[in-house]
Amino acid sequence: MELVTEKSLSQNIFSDYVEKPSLFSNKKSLTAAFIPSKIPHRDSEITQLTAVLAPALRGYHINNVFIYGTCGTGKTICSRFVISQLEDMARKNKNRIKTVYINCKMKKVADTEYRLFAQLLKELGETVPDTGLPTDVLYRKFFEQVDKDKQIMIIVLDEIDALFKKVGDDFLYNLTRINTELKNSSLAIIGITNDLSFRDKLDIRVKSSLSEEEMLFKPYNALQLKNILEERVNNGFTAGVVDEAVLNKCAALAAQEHGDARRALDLLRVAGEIAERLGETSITEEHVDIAEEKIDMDRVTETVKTQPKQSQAVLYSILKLNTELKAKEKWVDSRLLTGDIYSMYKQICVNNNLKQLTQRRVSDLISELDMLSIITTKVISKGRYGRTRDISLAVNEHVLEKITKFLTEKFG
DNA sequence: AGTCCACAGGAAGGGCAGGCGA
DNA sequence: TCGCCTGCCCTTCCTGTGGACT
Repeated sequence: MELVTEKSLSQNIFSDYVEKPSLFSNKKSLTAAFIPSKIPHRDSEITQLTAVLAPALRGYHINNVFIYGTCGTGKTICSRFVISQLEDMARKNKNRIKTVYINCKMKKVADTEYRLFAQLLKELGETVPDTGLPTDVLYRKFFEQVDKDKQIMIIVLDEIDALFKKVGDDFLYNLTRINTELKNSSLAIIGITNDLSFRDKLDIRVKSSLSEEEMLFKPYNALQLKNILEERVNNGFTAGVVDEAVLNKCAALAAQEHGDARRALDLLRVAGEIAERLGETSITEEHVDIAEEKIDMDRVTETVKTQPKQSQAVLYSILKLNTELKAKEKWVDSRLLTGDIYSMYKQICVNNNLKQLTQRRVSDLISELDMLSIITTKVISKGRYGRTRDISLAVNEHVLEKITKFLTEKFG
């Protein structure tokens, strides 16, 4: 204790951190949000998108674009890159082009039809209340704002499937229809989705107008991922911190995850953070291993902690039933089924003085947990004994331990 | 071949909180 | 203040269904 006091008198407690050279030179460039000056292995996609958007610089109407591809294949970054280049050129040439980027998955921002239009209006400089106005009023205001001046408006709707799942495709129909009514301006939509089957789920009219141009982003292979990482390493880390073996490992791990570049970057960045915290001067493959586990752990525990109480209670029922089944001899044959989970859930509600929701609602909560990748469910038929969902946990032992501890403290 | 179970999951609508305009 | 609108969470009612059993 005395030692600390002595040290703090002579030296600031943060001085070690400040004085020690950092492994990072520009940590920002190791995040998915960073737009690099060069995007490897996406030349043809960038060329294609540029060709679609270029007529805007001559004041011509441009086609709607529909971009799809799995997670981390560069859809967002390429779109943002091309858009930013277009903005630059428009500024130089004094073209009237307005671009808006919106992520439809952002909670409380654009996850409903109302919020999407409220956000669009905000981007156009008009603020509307978070709730209270009829949707058609928002449509009208949006229409007026777009058509106020002669301009070309490009709206990038990222993760468009998330909004579609919640509210259907009416908003897309309305957005694409607005274009035919505009007198001065022209509106183009770039829809981006990770869901490869999304296009087929759309109404035929929406499908044909949204996918005037279509682009598919293929997953990166390990070699391409390595190139991408190399590009970022030069920017983000101080020289000599990352060796080739580490890059190979991050690339290989991410390649297993459907060629997800975001995953590769996360692994590298978190490995760097771990190494720095441990006071090491370079990143090793072991740091990458720890990073892999940490990323999964953080994602799941954070998700669980931020779930509403009812959803947590349902998850706790699943965990508890899972432990009980495991404790029994023949747990291998046993399954976690909706009915059993609902019985357990009711018991937990009684014990915790929690309002009991109906089975219908609990069924939806189970689906939501599935969507969050905390559990996986499969609809099975047991013939004479009905149809139900076979539920299993989708997290590893370490994560399971952590969330069980958290939920037991809350409900146990 | 027909029955029937135990749900899945769609549709409609209730109740609530919050905001707007008259 | 009131009527009307929204999103959100939830219930109620309903139809659909795969396959073991009869």
